[in-house]
Amino acid sequence: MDSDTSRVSSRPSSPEVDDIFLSTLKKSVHGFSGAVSSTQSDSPSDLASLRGLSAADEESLALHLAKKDRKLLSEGELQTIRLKINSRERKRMHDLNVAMDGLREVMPYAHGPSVRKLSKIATLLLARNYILMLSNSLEEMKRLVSEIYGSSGHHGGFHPSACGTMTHAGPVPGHPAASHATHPAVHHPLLPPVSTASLSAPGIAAVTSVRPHHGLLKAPAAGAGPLGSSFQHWGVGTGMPCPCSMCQVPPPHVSSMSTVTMPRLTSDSK
DNA sequence: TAGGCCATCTGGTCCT
DNA sequence: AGGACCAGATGGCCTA
Repeated sequence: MDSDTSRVSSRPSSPEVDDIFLSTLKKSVHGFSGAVSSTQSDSPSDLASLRGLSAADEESLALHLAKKDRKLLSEGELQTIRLKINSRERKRMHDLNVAMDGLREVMPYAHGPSVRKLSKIATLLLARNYILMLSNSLEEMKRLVSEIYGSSGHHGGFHPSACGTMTHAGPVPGHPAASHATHPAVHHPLLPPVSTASLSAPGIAAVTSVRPHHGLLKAPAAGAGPLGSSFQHWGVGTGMPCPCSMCQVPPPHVSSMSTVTMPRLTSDSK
């Protein structure tokens, strides 16, 4: 939310339902004749009948009408049902946007009023890369810890359950944060290849004020390299990670996950 | 001014 | 049956 820019504030992602309803009324009452969708017709006569209904009337009407009977309804009644459905859809999209904002907030990406909000597609792609990066970092950490303590008497192996989440005093010599330089294969997908500076560094905020765009968001992923290379390219002059599809290389174990967590997608033959 | 992004409407389909 | 989900269409806003 706080990452919203003036653009966002000037056009709220989810205006109040009442506002939408009123704007719809205004459009119709004032003879709005824009080339709206073919079925989007709010004629004044419809609205006249619509305004005669209370909210409770509308609700009960919509709830008690079967789809098959709708062809028998008057224009006003159909309009009422349509408004109810539209309202639900707006709410659904609003909830989706709220979730999207929540995702943006936890992304290692500069937030603030002066930073343009990530687009939806960029948010999703960046989130995906972030998850992949975290997974790789975790695996690398496990491997390094095993290497370090594997031959020692105290730590026969990696057992985070016993030691907590890496709370040993002092830096672990082989900590991934320090090992990236010697392990380019796990370099941070969200950081510029030449720098491991924190994403919260002042420079990032300035960088993210420029929307990362290069027309590759819709490019095919054919030319994507190995995961180790992560982002193939970065925002021109921005140093920002590229969220484009070319930079997306799903590891096998991640790809298979989608079929498990999204049964609707797999079963959907549309 | 073109293109990107977005909100909204709408009808169809699937799920509970 | 009703709601959720989805995708296409449309128009508005913003930026390069």
